[in-house]
Amino acid sequence: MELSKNYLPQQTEDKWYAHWLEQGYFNSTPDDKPAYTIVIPPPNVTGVLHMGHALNNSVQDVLIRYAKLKGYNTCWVPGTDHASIATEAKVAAMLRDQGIDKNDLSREEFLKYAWEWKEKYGGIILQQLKKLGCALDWKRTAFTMDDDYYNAVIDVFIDLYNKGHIYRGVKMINWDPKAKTALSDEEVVHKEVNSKLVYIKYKLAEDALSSSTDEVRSSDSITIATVRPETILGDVAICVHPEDERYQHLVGKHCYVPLIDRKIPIIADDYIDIEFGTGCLKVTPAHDINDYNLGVKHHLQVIDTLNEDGTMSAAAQLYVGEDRFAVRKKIVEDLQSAGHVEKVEDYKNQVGYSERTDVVIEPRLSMQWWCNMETLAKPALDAVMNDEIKFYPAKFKNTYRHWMANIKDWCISRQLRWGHRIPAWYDENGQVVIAKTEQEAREKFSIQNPGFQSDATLRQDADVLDTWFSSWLWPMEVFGWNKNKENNGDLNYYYPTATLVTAPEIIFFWVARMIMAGIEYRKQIPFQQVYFTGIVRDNQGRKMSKQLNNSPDLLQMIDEYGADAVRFGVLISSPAGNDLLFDMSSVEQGKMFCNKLWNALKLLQILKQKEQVENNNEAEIFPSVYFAAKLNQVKSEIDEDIREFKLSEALKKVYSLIWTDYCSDYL
RNA sequence: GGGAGCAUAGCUCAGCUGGUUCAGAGCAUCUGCCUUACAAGCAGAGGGUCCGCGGUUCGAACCCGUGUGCUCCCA
Repeated sequence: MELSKNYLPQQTEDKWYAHWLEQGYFNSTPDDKPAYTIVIPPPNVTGVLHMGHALNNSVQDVLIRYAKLKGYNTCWVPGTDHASIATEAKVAAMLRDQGIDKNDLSREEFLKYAWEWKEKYGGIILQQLKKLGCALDWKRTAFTMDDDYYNAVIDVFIDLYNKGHIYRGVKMINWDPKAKTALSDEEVVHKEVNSKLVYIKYKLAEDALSSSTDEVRSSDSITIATVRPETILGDVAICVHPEDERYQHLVGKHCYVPLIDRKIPIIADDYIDIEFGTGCLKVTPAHDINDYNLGVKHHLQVIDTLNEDGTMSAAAQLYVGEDRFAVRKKIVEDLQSAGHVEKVEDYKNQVGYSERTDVVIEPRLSMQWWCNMETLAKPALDAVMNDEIKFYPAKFKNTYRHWMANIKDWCISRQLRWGHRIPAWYDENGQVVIAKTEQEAREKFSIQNPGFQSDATLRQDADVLDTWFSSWLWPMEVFGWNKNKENNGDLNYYYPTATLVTAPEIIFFWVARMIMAGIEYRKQIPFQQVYFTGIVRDNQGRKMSKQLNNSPDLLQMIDEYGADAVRFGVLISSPAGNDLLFDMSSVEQGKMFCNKLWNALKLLQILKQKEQVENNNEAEIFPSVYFAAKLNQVKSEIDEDIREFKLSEALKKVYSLIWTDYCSDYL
């Protein structure tokens, strides 16, 4: 066959991928060989392929193919995550475009749209992974809301509830006013922003005035500093440090909240930072976690001044129905004209944003479902600290230990519809039972409460579970764990999986929780090693993001340069555990490398056609002997590199072996 | 505020337990070549205060201290 002058990946890659699929090379069934298993970090069903996926999946593909080369029975399981909040937002946006308000739809109607959307657009990313050439066992494609998977999640909820790990309670949570749902601590992203620190004077009450000594009598007010002036409407106390001499005489006395003239006490607590602002803190238990804790300690009332959409509630008395940020401006003006503002300073502070909707999070008191993590965390912490599960790079052990040792209860309920609906049932009195079906719930109610009317109306909890409450089962449930726990051939063979390849950003969201779930439910770790890839940045070191528009179009790049070139480009600049600065010149280099291989093949074909010369004199034999030795040496070096996940090093060695040793010297 | 990490050629990075693979690779740059596999190529060249300062040592890019600059994570 006549070979083209240069390598044309477009003509090659699709052809061979189709061939591999047809031959079923990627499909795995248990056999006598040792297993090497990877479960894909399931991309969101809403996802489209970006650089992070390209890196992550190229790494997994290399590991899988290398293990296969080494004689393992390899299995790489694909799938997608239902990504409740991200998907719900997408579907709601689509409906908005059609002039439909999501809130006008019943739950069933909304879910119908959501499933339609999922069938139509969900999983595009899986097709894109094929373009990348990934050796995934497509027969095993899983989805976190498949029927079996759904059941597994619900069963786990019920089980943890029965074990006493899951409970319902009112606590301070992170509220996303756009998505109108609670978020876990991990879903909040802290950003530094420029704010205004407003110093507000609170008029002292009579009891405080009369206690003032001569030197402080000059002041008839007490000043606090805040970046959230709109929250003063929910103030229930002023707090000072017990050893702060400036305010000793005021402790136990009272003052008035400006504009609304609520009389509130002045209390003392050593939580206060004397150095900050004026040393006086306004206490708003409904809208700040620390204030809430103070409130609990000092038995203060809670005034919730916010509605779920971020507007002021009736309890605020003023500005009712107006947005919190509009009110923040307005209230400062009103305070100013009423003479309550002492000064305003520029101030940089950290503000929490929703990871998904990017709106400012409001701390809010609300009734949610919680999962106590302590007993689950203990063995999961040990497994990593004693290297039963190995982290690469090992520095992430520290991060992991810190989080696991200080773990807080996990808020698992979300005020969304797309997801696994919480199996809690309420009767007309608000009593609750946990049951998989309404039928079971009725039985439980009648056992619990002999007077229970069999025709009583039951209402299922409207909330769904946090997405990660389903993905923590991923390494087990993709092998059908829940349906068949004992004689599950696949599960016994493939689990624990070999390597997890993921981003350090989700070490708590996902990695830690999979370890907990694996140990709790399988009595086994879910994977033997975790390789954390770096973050993909552009050549200026900036994180790739939609906002910056610095993320190249991968599919276009694959079309233009070929998947191998793209993979080369991503892997060559990806040192173990460090961020990678992605630059098109590496893809360019990858393309040339493919071309080099192509031309070496062409040369070989030409040589083959020429007459064979007997390789018997030393001059002929020497190059072969030399190259064979070199080849063996590089092979063992590469073994070592891959064992340590130094993939860019390994690739560099292959590159110079082929280019310099093989093409330039040997051929 | 607490923690982790980084700083080596113009750029991206190797450099393990201090010493003959210690100053390296790729890219970029420069010079000369269309040489029948490849100009997406070939042959060659230049390029470094190993961040600053101090210490340990017979010997430091490497170990210790310190300063500076940068990044990430957590609150």
